Amino acid sequence: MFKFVRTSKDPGSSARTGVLYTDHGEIRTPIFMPVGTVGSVKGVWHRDLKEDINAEIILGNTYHLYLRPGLDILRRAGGLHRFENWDRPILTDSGGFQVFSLSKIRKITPEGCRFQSHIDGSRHLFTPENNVDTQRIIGADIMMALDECCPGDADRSYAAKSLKLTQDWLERYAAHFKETEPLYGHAQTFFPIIQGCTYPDLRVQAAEHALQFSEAGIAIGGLAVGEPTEVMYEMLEVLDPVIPQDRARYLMGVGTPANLLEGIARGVDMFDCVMPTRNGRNGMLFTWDGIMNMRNAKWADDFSPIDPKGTSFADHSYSRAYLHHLFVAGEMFAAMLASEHNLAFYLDVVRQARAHIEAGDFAAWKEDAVKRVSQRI
RNA sequence: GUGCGAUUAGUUCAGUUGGUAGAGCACCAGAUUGUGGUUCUGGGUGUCGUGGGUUCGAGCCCCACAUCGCACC
Repeated sequence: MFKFVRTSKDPGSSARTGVLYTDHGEIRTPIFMPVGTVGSVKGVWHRDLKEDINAEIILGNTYHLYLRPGLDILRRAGGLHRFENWDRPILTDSGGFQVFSLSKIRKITPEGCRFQSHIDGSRHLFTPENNVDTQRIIGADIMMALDECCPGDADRSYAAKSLKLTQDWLERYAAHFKETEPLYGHAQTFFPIIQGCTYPDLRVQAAEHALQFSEAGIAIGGLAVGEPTEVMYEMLEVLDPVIPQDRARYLMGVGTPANLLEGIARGVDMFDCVMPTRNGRNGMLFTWDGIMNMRNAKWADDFSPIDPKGTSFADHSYSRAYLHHLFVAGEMFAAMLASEHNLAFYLDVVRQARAHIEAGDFAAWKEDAVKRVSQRI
């Protein structure tokens, strides 16, 4: 069963709370979804994702999982949930973005996208139809439509042409979704993706088209891909009144803690981003007091806790000096601690946002929170 | 003891016919938005072993010394 219910709304902004129901449990929105591309949130135990970080849903990636371990293994494993031993919801990206960002050699045609594996150079074809089949085999609760991610600086003619392709693919994707069944006993839904680059009229047209295929949720793609942040916010403002209140809105691939708060203020319910984990692995920590680069020499003798305001085990168990040392020494434990902290912080951000929306003072709280989380310390 | 070679950035080294020095790594910063455990950008941090000499000018040529390495007595 799939359903999104809005449960409260902030009087001073478009922010709202809600619940997305899935066969693997409820997801309270706004939510941040940790990215687990190849069937693992890099460096983080599933136990910690649940008990320490409080992740309610994680991602997987169709492009990566299709290439490795491959569909045969995933099917024989009984789907991704059983394979990686995660019994909460999973969302899989279609791989359209990876074809755009990873594959040097690719060709996009009306049929689908041909690309060469970044692993071994082998040639593959993703079509809307086989992309549905692949995500059925992976078994994600929420599947993402196959789209073409348009660069942020694309001209209007390219953006319109690209959008048309995405829309054709969406229609084929939806048709094949209808013709196929889940393989593992739990329901699956899919989110269509709104493209249209930075052109408001294209975005609105894209939304109206995509909404025809939306069951419980809809995604906003093609943002945070090179355009100025303010333009991204403008696009969200354009889409907010177009999307009905009973659809979960997923802003793909975003972003910084400030991006989350500004997105929530503009009616976004779901986010995912590699930033807390990728940047965490490279020493960047996000906190309520601002952003820290743990590689900086100034932390070498700071023996205070990693984050006194943090909610994770790592925050209170180890010092900044120790974490700095681990980063300088290239220890993988550094990446583990930073990932745990950052994910717990991102989940704390959306949790506190939910509380302030329910309390009705989100808009005012957000202004201050954005300033705090954006500064560098 | 003798001969030969070496000595330049934190480190390993490059340095043209003599014109006050560069690279990799390390280090110090910055970037990173639907993840290739990355990648990219910027920064040179120096008594050229020491002391003399030649020269308008020496990392480079000459002398002495020091230290290290190799070979031979």
